[in-house]
Amino acid sequence: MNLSRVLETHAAWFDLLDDAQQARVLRDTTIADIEAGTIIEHKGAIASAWIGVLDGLVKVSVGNADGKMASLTGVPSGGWIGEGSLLKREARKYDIIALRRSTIARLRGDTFNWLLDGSIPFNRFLLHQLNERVAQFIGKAEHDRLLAPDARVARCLAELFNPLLYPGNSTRLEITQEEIGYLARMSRQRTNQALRSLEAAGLLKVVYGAVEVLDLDGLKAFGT
DNA sequence: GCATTAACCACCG
DNA sequence: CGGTGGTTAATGC
Repeated sequence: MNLSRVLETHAAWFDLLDDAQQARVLRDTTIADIEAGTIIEHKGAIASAWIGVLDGLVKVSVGNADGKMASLTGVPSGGWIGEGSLLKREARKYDIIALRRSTIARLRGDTFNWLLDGSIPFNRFLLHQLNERVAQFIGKAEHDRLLAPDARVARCLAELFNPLLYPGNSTRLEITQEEIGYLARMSRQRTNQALRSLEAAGLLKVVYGAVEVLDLDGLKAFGT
């Protein structure tokens, strides 16, 4: 498959660029298929690329010395992440890890910065994305404190279907219940219980190794 | 009561 | 077979 077409369909910002900019992006973007569990970016490494999830699912997480791990957010296909460390030219603060077999694009960091210098639409896109992320994290902090476990799972799943951050996704998401548990900060057993309750409410369907969302608005509003 | 960890075991691909 | 998920028992808040 050709790169230009892939970016047109999996990078909402690509269409905003002029011909010369698109040409340079095509030249400076690499694509790789990676296995589940691959660490795409290591905490502590100097950021040198903007990361696009063309297919699959990735998580942003940190671990501590005791082996405890906190998953901070999931990023499904259509998502572009890692601009924070790129903008500040600093070391990555989190690990980026593939939750399943994924196709990952890397746009060279200097090209990313060149787009920032030369394209107002690109800046607008980033501003918009950052704004949406802030809203998502504020919401996460809120429901993390206020909502019951079933509703926390509902919101976490709804986040992964955010049409502004991850446009053009289907209703099916391949993710294990254990990983949903990490994202919602609860045990696998409790996550399983929550999923069954959401299924009983007709909001989603639980299938082996995946969930299928039936009612996204219902998920967002669950428990309120 | 409710959630968590740990352990088993069955099922799926 | 390895990964996933249902279940249960022990323990903690």
